[in-house]
This record gives sequence, C-alpha cells and structure tokens, in this order.
Amino acid sequence: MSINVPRGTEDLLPEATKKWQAIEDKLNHLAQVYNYKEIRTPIFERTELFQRGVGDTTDIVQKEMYSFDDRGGRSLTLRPEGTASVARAYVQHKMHGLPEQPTKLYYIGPMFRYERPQQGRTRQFTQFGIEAIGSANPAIDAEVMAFAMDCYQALGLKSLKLVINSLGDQESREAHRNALINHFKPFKDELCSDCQQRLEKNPLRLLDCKVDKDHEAMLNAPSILEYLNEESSTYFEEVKKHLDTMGINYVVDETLVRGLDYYTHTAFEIMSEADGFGSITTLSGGGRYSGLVKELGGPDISGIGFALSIERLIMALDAEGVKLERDESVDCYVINIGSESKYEASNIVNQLRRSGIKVDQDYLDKKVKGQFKSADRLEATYAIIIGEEEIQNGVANVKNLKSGDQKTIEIKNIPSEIKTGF
RNA sequence: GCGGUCGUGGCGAAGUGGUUAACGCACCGGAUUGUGGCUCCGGCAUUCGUGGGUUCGAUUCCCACCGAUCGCCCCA
Repeated sequence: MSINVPRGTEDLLPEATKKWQAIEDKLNHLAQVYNYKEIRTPIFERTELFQRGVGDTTDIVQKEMYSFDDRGGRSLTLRPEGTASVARAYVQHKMHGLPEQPTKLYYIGPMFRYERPQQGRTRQFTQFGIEAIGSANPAIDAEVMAFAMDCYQALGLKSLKLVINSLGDQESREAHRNALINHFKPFKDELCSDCQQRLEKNPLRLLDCKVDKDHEAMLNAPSILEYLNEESSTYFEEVKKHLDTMGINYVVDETLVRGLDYYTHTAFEIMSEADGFGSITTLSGGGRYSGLVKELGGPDISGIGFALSIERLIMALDAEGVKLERDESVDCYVINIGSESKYEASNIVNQLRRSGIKVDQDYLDKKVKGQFKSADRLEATYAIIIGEEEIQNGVANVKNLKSGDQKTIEIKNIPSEIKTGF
C-alpha cells in the first residue's frame, strides 16, 4: 500500500507551481506598490492565541482548530488564519514603537482548519493577507479594499463584487445586539438549533444564517446600520466617500457580519460572480478590528486587514479562463553521439549554464532520435550536437530547431553565439 | 458532524458472474548505424481501492473499511 497525502491536503506538482509562482510574483509586487512589508510568523501558535484572538464563539475555534499537545504538554494549534499571529507579533516586538506608522504588513502561507474537504475548501490552504495596524482613518480602510480588489484585477479577473458593511463601534454594536435579542426572542423556538445558541452567545451571527434566511423574523431583522452612533455612521460614510472618489464599485450589504469576533466598523468581502463556482463564492474577506491588539497585551490601537485564498483565486482564474503562463522552456539541449562525447557534452552544458543560458541534456543514454525528441519536448531553441569528430576539431554543430539552420561553432564560442542568436 | 455519487494501466475511458480485461493519449523500441516534429509496425494491467462474504468460479453480487468528489453547516 502506498501512502497518499493526508485528507484535505494536496501536492502541487510543477504544472501547478508554475501558476502559483506567477501569482506569488504578482502579489509580492503589489505589496511593494502599496508599501506593505512581509512578515513571516510560525505556522503553529499557542492555542490560547486563537481562542482569545479569533474568539471563542466562532466556528473556527469551536470546531475547526487543528490542535495538539507537544511533548511538554503545551496545547498548540496550526494557525487557522493570519491576523491573530500578526497581531501577536506586532505586540511581542512592540512594533507600535517603529518610526513609520501605521505598520503595514503582509503575509503569505498555509493555514489549517479541520473541516470536511470540498470544492474550494481544504484542510490546508494558502492565504495572502495584509494588516495595517495603528491607524483608524477611513482612508486606510479604502486602501485595504483597493489592494484586495487589485489582487484580482491585476491578474485579469473581471467578475468581481465588493460587498461592504459597517459593524460600528463598541457602543453601536451593543445597541444593535440588544435590538437583535429583543427581536428574535419571540421566535426562538422556530429558529435552527445553531441560531438558538447564537441568540445567547453572539446574536450578530444570526444574520449570517443560511438555514433561516427566509424566516420572517430574519427578513425584517434590525439592521446594524440603523444602530450606528454618529461617530460610526460618519466613519462609514467617509470610507464610502473614499471608495467613490477612487472609482471603486461596491454594494452595501447590511447582513454581512463576518465570522470572526474581533471585527468593528468596516467589514467587507470579495465574491466571484463567474459561472462554474459551485457553492463557494467568497474569494476573500477582511475588516477593521479594534479590540484585538489590546486583548493580546498591546496598546489600545486598531487595525484593518484582509486575507484571500490562493486556491480560490486560482478557481476564479480557471472559471474566467485566465491563463498564467511562465516560460519553462529551455534555450538549448545538448545532444551527444558516441560514448566518448558525453564528457564534452557535460562540459558544454556546464559552460552554458554558467553564462546564464537555460540548458539540459540526456541522462538516459538515449539514441540521437530520442535526444531530439527531448529537445522538442523541452521547446529548446537550439540543439547542440557533439560527436567524436567534432571533439577532434574542438567544435560542435549548433542547430536552430525552429528554423532548421545549422552552424559549426568552436566549443569555446558557443555561449556567446547562442546569446547573439541566429 | 450529516447526505449524494464514485474508486479499472502514467492519464482518460469501455466492459463482463467464468478464465486473452477493449480503445484513445502518453511512453518505449524498430522501419531510419550521427540529426527532431509526419507516417507505419511492435511493446506497455498475472490485474480491476483494501479486507471479508456469497459462489464450482468475482473486477463484475453483498457487507465493512479506506479514499476521492460534490452538497449542507460555516468560511478563505
């Protein structure tokens, strides 16, 4: 019996990694354009970090954490998302003391959630995310959303929808929370079991429910937007004004609440509207968080960020038929004829590589025909053919496989001739 | 955690209660001793996810398990 990958994980073979590398190049480039610096945190953390940072009432903490005890008896958890870790690092290294604020960071790497795998959802997946910590200015909320949209648009995606909402500040949230409880209490027995629990623990998430979404109580539930105090309302208006001025299209959806406990004010999601997307349409999500940094022992400072799934980004690219090609072809293929020529062939290969030319040769003792087939398969521009006779004269035959032209060239001149081209 | 579908060579994909498991692609060899992409010829699964059961006999029927996949919940 051979061993396969664990459930919910996958190998990315070269055919896939060339696509990933192209995406990562683009995202890294965008981060530079937006002036965000990379941060790398461990892929596992103390379990407590996520319990406190993500929130005890969330599905992530309640049923999706990949936790284990190490040999010292400490409970550790493979990170289910990036924000808590970044906030932890921000506090640990006192980054609020750095001269340039806000602190603008980005990360890319694997995340883990113990779930039943399906289309667009695996137990190990990859997020690219950013966090701007240390400023509560509507302009940076807009920047983060612009960045998020750019990640897709820069790769050529078009069928996108930016959905935004405001969850308000602490005071607004509290007022809304009470309104929700009063509104739903009379219908408690008619709601699904999850919702009955949400009513007790986190009534905001009732609005997220898909089971009861058509229930009359759900349809006329109090909107958070009606409970925003003046400051929260103004903030939201400012954010929208920035987006409008920047020409970024969005729709306001007052039922958008997001799954994590730490969000305040701005919340947003980007969805794909492309066909062929199964039940998953959310490409990325983010929002502002105010209590998180303080909760983790830092100053009372707020931040905003978002995270996107590379896997879902690729689904969107496939759904829209966007092709990302990386040139994986080779410039030259060295063909040796006769047993003595293989030494000189290795030498030529090495010389070419040291001058930066992409080159390969045969390692299976193939005959000439087979070596030419390899050269074709690798899309080599030139075949360099070397046999006993050529070695005697210190030359090789260099053939342009596209045109069929062939020249005899002194071995030491091959790199420069190839670079010049013919 | 719950429900549906599925599991045959490297890949795609037929097929049947009985002894040679189609075909296509890819790959390898030859026609063509040192020059490719075309063509032709030939080769390529003691085996049909794993284990058990029914049977004279199972890849085919039954059960369990494992795995994949899609959906629900929720999310990235």
